[in-house]
Order: sequence, then structure tokens, then C-alpha cells
Amino acid sequence: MIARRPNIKVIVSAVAYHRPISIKDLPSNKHAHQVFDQSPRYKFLSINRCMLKHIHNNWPGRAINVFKQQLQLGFSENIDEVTIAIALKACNGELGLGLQLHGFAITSGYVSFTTVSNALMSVYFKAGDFGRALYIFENLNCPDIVSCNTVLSGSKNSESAFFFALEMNVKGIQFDAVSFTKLLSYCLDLEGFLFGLQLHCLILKYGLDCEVFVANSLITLYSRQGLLIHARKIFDEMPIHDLVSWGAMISGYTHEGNCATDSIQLLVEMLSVGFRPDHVSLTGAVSACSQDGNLELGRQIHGLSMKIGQGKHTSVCNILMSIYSKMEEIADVRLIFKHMNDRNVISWTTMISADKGESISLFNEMRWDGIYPNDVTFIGLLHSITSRNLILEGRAVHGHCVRTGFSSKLNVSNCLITMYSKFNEMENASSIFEETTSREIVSWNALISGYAQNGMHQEALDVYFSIMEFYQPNPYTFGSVLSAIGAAENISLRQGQRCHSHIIRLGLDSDPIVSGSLLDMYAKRGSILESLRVFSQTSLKSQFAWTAIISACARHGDYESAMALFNEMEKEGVKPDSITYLAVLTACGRKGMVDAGREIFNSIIRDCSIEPSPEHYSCMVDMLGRAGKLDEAEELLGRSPGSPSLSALQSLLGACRMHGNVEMAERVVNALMEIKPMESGSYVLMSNLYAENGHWEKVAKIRKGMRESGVVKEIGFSWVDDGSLSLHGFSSGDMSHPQSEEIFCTAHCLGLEIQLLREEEGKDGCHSQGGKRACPSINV
DNA sequence: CCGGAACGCC
Repeated sequence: MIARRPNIKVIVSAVAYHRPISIKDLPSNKHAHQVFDQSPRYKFLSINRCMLKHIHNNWPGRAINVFKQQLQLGFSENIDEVTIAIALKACNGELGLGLQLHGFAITSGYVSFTTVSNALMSVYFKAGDFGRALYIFENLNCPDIVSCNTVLSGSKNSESAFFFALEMNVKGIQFDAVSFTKLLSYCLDLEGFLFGLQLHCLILKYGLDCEVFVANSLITLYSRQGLLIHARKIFDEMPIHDLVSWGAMISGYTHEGNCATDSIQLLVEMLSVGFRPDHVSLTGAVSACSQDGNLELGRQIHGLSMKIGQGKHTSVCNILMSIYSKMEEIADVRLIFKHMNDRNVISWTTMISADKGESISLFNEMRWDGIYPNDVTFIGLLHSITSRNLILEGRAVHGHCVRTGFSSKLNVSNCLITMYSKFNEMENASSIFEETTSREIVSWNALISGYAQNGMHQEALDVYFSIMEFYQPNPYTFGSVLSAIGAAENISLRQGQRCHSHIIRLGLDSDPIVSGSLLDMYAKRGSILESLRVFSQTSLKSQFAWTAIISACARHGDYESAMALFNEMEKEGVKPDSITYLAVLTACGRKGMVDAGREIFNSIIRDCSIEPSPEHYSCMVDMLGRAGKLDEAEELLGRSPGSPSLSALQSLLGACRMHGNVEMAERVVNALMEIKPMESGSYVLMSNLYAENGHWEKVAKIRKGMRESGVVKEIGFSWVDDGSLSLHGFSSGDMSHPQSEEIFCTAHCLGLEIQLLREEEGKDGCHSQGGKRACPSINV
């Protein structure tokens, strides 16, 4: 905006002829003040106008000074009730000043003017002094609509505002445009919406729907409830749009998905009718793009913002950084951040969360810049520390959170719980939880999921059952607790079924997260039929659910179902992730479908969005090894990025034993010894291989080596679930079970039956996982 | 002269 030049002629003639000067002739503070000071005894220029000018120019302190000056000089005849009202406006809710002016109003008698009382009320409301404000209202001689509106907008919350509106209604005071505008602003949540609709009816009745302020509020009312069509209708039908109307309509589209283009279209229209978009319309449009994940449109608004001179506005930059960060264009985030003039907490927090590698130094820089962090800053920082496994830094930030008091914030303490869970420090995680005062389901979820991830399945379950009665679990609670049950061999499936019944009772069985976790749990615990049942009943099948069911079929060696489901998944348009591919490869491996497996593996490499992980390689090695393609397996292992994984080498070693390749097995064992020298499995496998091929002296050497280096064979453990809540645990040589004798007898009979069946099928009929032969004597 | 509206990032 170009500052208007002072119309000196007008001012001079006004001063000369003792005429009041219009506000618009006073173009700047400086001139206003000069003219004002120069006028003899300030007579020629209304004090009121001068004070207003100062307020208008965001300089209320000067207005107050002008007022005080008058009093000090003893020119009280220049002051009227309007002067006092203006002075009160200049208080900006400062209680001390307000009280002083109140005193003056009483002594001078101006307090009886409704205008003055209204202004006083406004000051007290702004200062949070509801008692004084309402006292004035109740003692008014003749309250007008402005008084009522002042109370409406000063109301503590929507409830008291609605209550007051009701009182107005009872007393027969009709709402005006201002009342409606204010009341509508209290109706923006779902609860207030019905009342908002009633207000809309009244507005139409009074014919106030064309008032810009009212129409703007109506646009917001409807767009907040996702009723964009209604909002748009009001927008299209209103006679005049102002900047707020455009801003409200454009950002209305951010509450609805798939609206980036609508929002941009409005922005273009706005430009074409001669409006310069402000930060509200720009942030609204960018956030619509962000929601749609439409980076290209976001970039175009970025360009537009720069062109119209809003490219450095803090909130515009913040939201641009956020969309670039969401789309992982970190270089762009850095660039915007670098060129910003006023970085606020949000700018810094966005940067800290976006640039995980630099988050700690960014945090320090922020402090140097004098910006104080908030809870979200710490959350971003803790996230990056957690993902980078920086244990020491994590502790330091934890200390910082405690010192600054942010650790008592629920969201921060949850992050701390998650962080310590990730660091495998569950004592710390649970002690933070214990210190948390306001526990909510999210905190419990963080704790349960921490226990689940650290293999402390029973603890996870205990926490779950302890909160069940007092808190309403949400989908994430079940996600964690079901994954714990799924992973725990030593927890009875009955516990899982108990959870399932809770889920049904809570009506969460149709939730995509819950049903995915549920079928995953059943699948991992061997109940493939139950798993399939849950899957078929799930209407919204998530990627997780598809992957879980494909993995389940793969684990059960059901290649056909796994492949059929995989194809169906792709047909449904659900993108497979790396775990899905792992499951499909496993299915191929179990069935010996080497060509199909190879083809899928190559397709992962071709599709550059997924990087084959060590697990994929080890799966391939296992598949090739089982099929006897030992050389190809070894070659693939050599090609895999990084050093070969333990499981891949073990698979290959198993394959070597299966196919009697002693020479390669020796190479593999050497590699295994380098990675994990104390792993008893490698020794045992190798010694068995030597034994099978008659290298007895080497067998003895290995056994000796094991004894010398202190490698102990792990004792096998297993659990039997008889459908009760607890399990029966067994280890080899253990006779403590009360029914041991019976069990051993049954196991022996089973062993004999298996042996008979195997002899009928031929010797190499079946191999269990890991290359071990199904052994006729069962360890009980 | 006193009372009113939109947006929002982490």
C-alpha cells in the first residue's frame, strides 16, 4: 500500500479557519502529531480524531499520551465522552490503565454514558476481569445492542455466550449483524452447528445474509462441517467479497480431501478480480495441496507467493516448508528456511522435524536465535533422536525436557516412552510412565507397544488387562497388544480370544487397524482358518491386512493362496510393501517355485521404490538353497549389499547340509564364525553335516572347539496350549510336569507313527524349516 | 466513539 501524501493545504486551511480536520487528511502519525502540537491549545483539531489516527496506525500508546497531556494541561473542556471511549479502546485490555480511566470517568461524570460503559466493559473483558465487566453491564441505565454484543464477545466460552443470547431473546432484544457474527463464531464445532443453522434461519428472516461479516461467518460455519457446497453457495450469492471472504472460502477447502484444484481455482479467480491474496488464502491453498499430496500445485503457489510479495511471510513459509517436508523435498525446506526473515517456533520446529540429520544442531541454533521451544519442538527432536538411535543425546534431551517442564506434557512424555522403548530401556520407559500425571490411552498405548517391541509380551498383556476396566482402549491399543500375543509362544491363544471378544464388545472389529492386527495375531499363532475368517469379514482391507494374510498363507506353505491373494491385492489397487514381497518370496521358497520367486525378486529390484532388504536376500538364498541351486545362492549372497546376514548364512548352511556340500558349508561356517562366534546352531549344523558324511575326526574337533570356547547349546523350549488361559511349558530332560509319564508315552507312540509314515513316503520326503530333519524322537 | 468475521504450520 502506498502512503498517501499529507494534504497540507487542507490542514492549513482547516487550522486557519478553525474547522475540524478529517481523519483521512492526516496521512501519517508524524504529520498528525506535528499539526496537533502546533495548533494553539489544540483547539483546531479534534483530540478524538488525533487519538483515533494513532490507534489506526497501531500506536495506541501515543493516543493515551495525547489524552494524558490534555489532563495535565488542564484542558478538560476538550474532553468529552467520546474521548474517554477512545482512550479506553487504546488501553488494549491493560487493566491498570483501564482502572485509572474508570476512575476519571466516575469523577467527571462521563461514566453514565452508555458509550463509556461499553468501552469500560470491553477493557475488563479483554483483561479477563469478568466480574467487573458484568457488574457494569448489570448496572447500566439503558443497555443498547452494543452493550449486549460486548458481553457476547467477552463471554468466557460458547456456553455462556449462548446463555446470554437466550436472555437477550427473552428480553426482546433483537440481534443485529454484529451479534450474529459473534454468535456464529461460537458455533464452529459440531455441537454448536445445530444452533448455527437456527441462527442462519434468523439471519435470513432479518435479511442480514448479505452483510459481509455475517456471510463470511456463515461460510466458515458450513465449511467447518465439510458442507462445502453450502459454503460455496453463500460465497457465490453474496454481493461483495472482501479479503476475509476469499480467505474463508479457500481455506474451507482444506477441510475436505481432493480439493486442491478447487482451492487453486478460487485463488486464481481472486487474482483476476483484482485481489492480492493474503497469507490466509495462500496458506489455505497450500494446505489443500498438502492434504492432496499435490506437490506440483504447491510449487506453483510458492511461485505466486514470491511474485506477489508474500514469499517471506512467516506462516506462508511455514506451510510451504511443511508440504515440502511431507513430500520429502528436504533441500527445498532448507532453502525456504534459509531465506526467511522472521522464523518463529513453528518454522524452527518444522525444520527440526524435517531434517533429522541436523535436528540437534538446529535446536541449538534456535536457542541462540532466542526462540523458545514448545512441546511440539521437543516431539520433533525426540522423533529424530529415536529414529537415529542416539541414546546419549536422547538422555540429554530428556533432562532438558524435565528442566523446562515439558516432560509433564502428555505428548512429550509419550515420545519419551517411545524413545526409551526403542532403546530397549523399558525400566526408563515405565518410570516415565509412572511419573505421568494425566494418563490417557495414548500413554498406555506407548507403554504397551514398548513392551511388545522389546519382547516383553507378558508385561504388555498385563498392562492391557490392568487398563481394560478403567480406560476405553482404542485401535492402537489393540494393534500393540495383539502383536504381543502374536509374537509370544508362551501366551495362551485364549488371551487373544479374550481380546477379540473385547474388540467385538467395543465395536472395533470393523476398524482397519484392529482387524489387520487381529488376523495377524491368529495367523502367527497358527489359527489360519480364524485368520481367514477375520480377513473375509474385513470390508476395508489395509495394506497391513493384505500383507498379514499373505504371510499367514506363506507360513503355512500354501503357495497357491498366497499368490492368489497377492494378485488380488494388486488388482484392488493396494500397493505391496517390502514385507508383502517377503511373504510372497517365502511362499515361493516353501513350494520350490524358484522361477516365480526369481521373477518377483527381480521385479522388486526393477521397482526402485522398494529396496530389497537383507531379509529378502536371505529368503532368496533359502529358496535357491532348498532347490539345490547352491552356487546361485552363494553368488546372490555375495551380491547382496552389506555383509551377509546371520539368517542368510544359516539358510545356506542348512541347504549345504541338505545337499551334502561339505566344501561350501565350510566356507559358510567360517563367515558365520566372523559374525557370531558364539552361535551354537552353526556348530551343531556343521558337526551334523560332518557326521552324515563320515568325517568323524572333524566332528570331534568341533565338539572340542565348542567346549573350549564355552559355546553352550541352547536348551529347546516349547509350550503346549490346551485351550486354558495358561500354558504348559516343556524343555528337554524336564520331568516336572505332573503328567510327564503319560506325555512321554504318547510322544513315543507319535514318534513311531511318524517313522512309519516316513518310511512309506521314502527317505527325503519332508524337511522342516532351517534344514533340520523332522526327528522321530520328540523332545518333551 | 463502544461490539463482529477467515487461516495456520510443527
